[in-house]
Amino acid sequence: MVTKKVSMTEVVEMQPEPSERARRTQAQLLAAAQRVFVRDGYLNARVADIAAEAGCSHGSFYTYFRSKTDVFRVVMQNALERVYAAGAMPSADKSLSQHERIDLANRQFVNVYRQNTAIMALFEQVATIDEEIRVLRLAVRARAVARVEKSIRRLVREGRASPDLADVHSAASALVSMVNSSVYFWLVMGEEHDEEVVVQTLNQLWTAAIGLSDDA
Amino acid sequence: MVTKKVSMTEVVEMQPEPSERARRTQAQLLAAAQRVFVRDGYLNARVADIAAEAGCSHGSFYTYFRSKTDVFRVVMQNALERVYAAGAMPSADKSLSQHERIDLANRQFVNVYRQNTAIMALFEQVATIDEEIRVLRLAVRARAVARVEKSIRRLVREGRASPDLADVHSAASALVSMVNSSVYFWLVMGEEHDEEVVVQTLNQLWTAAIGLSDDA
Amino acid sequence: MVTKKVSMTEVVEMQPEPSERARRTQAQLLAAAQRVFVRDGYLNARVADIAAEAGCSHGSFYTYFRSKTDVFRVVMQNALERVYAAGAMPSADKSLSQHERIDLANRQFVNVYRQNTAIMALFEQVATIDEEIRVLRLAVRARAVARVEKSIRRLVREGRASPDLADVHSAASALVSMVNSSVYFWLVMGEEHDEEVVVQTLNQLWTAAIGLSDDA
Amino acid sequence: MVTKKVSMTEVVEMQPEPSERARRTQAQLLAAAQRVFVRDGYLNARVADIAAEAGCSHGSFYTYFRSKTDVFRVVMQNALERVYAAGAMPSADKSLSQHERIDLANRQFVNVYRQNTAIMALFEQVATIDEEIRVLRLAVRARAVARVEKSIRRLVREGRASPDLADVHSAASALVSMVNSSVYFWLVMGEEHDEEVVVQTLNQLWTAAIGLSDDA
DNA sequence: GATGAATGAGTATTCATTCAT
DNA sequence: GATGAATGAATACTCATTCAT
Repeated sequence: MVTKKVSMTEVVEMQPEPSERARRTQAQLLAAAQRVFVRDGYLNARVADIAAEAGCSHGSFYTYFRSKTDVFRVVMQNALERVYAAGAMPSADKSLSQHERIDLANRQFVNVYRQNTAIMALFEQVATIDEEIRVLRLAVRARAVARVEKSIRRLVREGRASPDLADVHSAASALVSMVNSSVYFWLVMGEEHDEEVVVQTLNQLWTAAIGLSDDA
Repeated sequence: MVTKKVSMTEVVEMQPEPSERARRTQAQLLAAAQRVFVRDGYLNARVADIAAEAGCSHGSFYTYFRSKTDVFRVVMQNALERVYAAGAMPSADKSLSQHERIDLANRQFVNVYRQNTAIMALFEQVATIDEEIRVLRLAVRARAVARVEKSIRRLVREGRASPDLADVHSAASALVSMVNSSVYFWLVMGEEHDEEVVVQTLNQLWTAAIGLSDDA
Repeated sequence: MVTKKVSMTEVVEMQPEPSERARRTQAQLLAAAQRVFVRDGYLNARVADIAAEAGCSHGSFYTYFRSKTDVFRVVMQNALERVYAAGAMPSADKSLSQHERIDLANRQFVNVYRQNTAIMALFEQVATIDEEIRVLRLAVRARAVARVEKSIRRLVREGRASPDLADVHSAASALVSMVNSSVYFWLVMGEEHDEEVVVQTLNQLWTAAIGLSDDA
Repeated sequence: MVTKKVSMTEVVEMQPEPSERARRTQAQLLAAAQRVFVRDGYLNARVADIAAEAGCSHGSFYTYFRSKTDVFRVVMQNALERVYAAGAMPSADKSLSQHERIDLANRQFVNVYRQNTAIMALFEQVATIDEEIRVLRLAVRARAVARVEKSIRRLVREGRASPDLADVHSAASALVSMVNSSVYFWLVMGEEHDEEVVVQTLNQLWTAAIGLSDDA
């Protein structure tokens, strides 16, 4: 019987620690799921294919995941974590000018997006289909907007960005839309663009839009 | 595929009735399809429901449309035409300043989008699913970008916008992304925003981004 | 579109009259279902088998029935109607004595039951499994009890049955239980009995139980 | 199959622990099975649930039982033994009249049935599904019939019951059907009845049916 | 043209049972 | 003995599309 008492050592027992073998199977399933989703798209992916790709039985899938939708969410969350870990703080380098920071941020975003284009395509697609992923999509975006908003507020405070911005939150939201959607149409939807031009355009519009002073 | 061209002579022929009847059935089917797509979404919409909604037999559907995807394309094209007719040239009024024109354009875009939110949601969703709709999506976007690009070039030529814009096409593309994606996240994805704030923010960022001179 | 107006001629249009072909297919499906249920039992019967037995496609089944449970209910109701039509009023013949009537009723019940043993077995089985069939089972029983109750009351009124019966309804209920259950254990459960002995025992116990006077 | 016999020597052996532990596990499994069967019904009960309820691993179940059907049989036999132990001989009291004995027997049957309604419902249900349980059902019934038959024969011999009963075995069978089925429809199938009325009706019909003399 | 009946491919999910550790 | 991971058979149901009247 599952121990209900919770002590420091027993907390983990609520879900008895998965065996090594279990961990491996689940990992294989997860990796397989990502491959199949990327390969076939969310709608065409079949649970049977995922199991086959993972080299385990059809039934084993359900030992670890409730449904196709369920794995997708896990795959997506894992992927987003990787993307976010990769796209971590560029501003760490104190020697950079604000222009350089914006440039770096945009370049990194483009890089990470390109390395995860298939996943991001999936993300945008399923956000239009699955309620839970829609919520996740909004949360991811909200995080980005908050970061940008904070950054703009700091610049305004320091007198390096336009004090006329009527609504900083809204502005941050629009700028995030601009960057994200531009890259989406380019990498996912297949609009033709040159990477360098895209980055520099985004840099320039962003900078001008918030009225960033030149000497920063 | 639906025959679009109806020759003058056919109309005048001795048996115009079947043609008339056919036209009506097709129109009913089309209207029904739009309602069903809006109501149930693209994936959940069933051909049987469309036929039922149109008040005709299940089989008749295939007299006029090759497939579910096929009707969707026609529905979408019709809808986009209506949207574009509604969002037609705001710049006709010569008395408006450029700032006013941008404001008007943004307001009209928001209005039209809001009146057609369900359709636009469908459009964005299916563009991630169906190849042909993806192409249509890109074409619609290209038209908008071209219009904006032309407008910016004119302003630059007239010395009223920043001559430093490195790549006007790319800038136009990014600005269209900004406006479209902002409204999408607000109206379709359900992000909370105030309409007036959205419009004014878009106005402000757009204006600043292209360096529009104040005295316009 | 289905005409909503209800006139004498149109009443039937609410569910547009099934075509001859449809009627035939449905009848085949129904007959096939009964055969499969009888052959394989309720739990083992598969929709695929029913369709195959009916000589139509798997999908056609669902044109006419919502589910396996659904057909079962229709099969059962049809069967019960046949059983009840067969077991119709024995008392029509005025020349019979009450003892003869009871004997006739029991003989007819046994006959009908034997001719429909498989169906009755199904009925009792599924009544323990499916809520709706349980309700049907109770309704069928209630009808029988009511008939018996009425008969006993008449006999009591006529002074030909014991006036001491404390609760006629309850007595009728118990007698119906006795007859039904006896035949069930014999024909369905496979208890060994001789038909003539069964009938005469039931006659005798029934008669004695209600204190039916001899000279009737 | 479960080993029922445990030799004395095994108990005294040097390793009595595993045997003790095994006994406990099996007992837990058995108790758990009964709870799960009662809670979920035979068809919905899952081996996994039984193991979980018993607080042991899914696999351990198969150390003690061959299959789900197998546990059910053991559970059922245990339950019936308890029911029969509870419903043991009422006639022990020599001071009771025969009418009182019948009344007592019926009351006790009703009491035991009510205290084990869920089990009895299961018994009747599975007797229609599982061959072995059907045989057990018939055996249980045969025992009851034999007891009644013996009792009636004694009464007839003593001149206290009708000597006209054509076939005492058959009569006993029908009376057992009456009592059992009446209580089944009341307690299991949910037919509305008052307990006192049920018992008295059964008493009265039973007594009258066998022509039990009043002065007994 | 209209009808609507027939078709059948396509797939997620459950759960009893086995078996390696 | 105990564990719990792996297995895979088994099956209902949907719906786009076709086609005989």
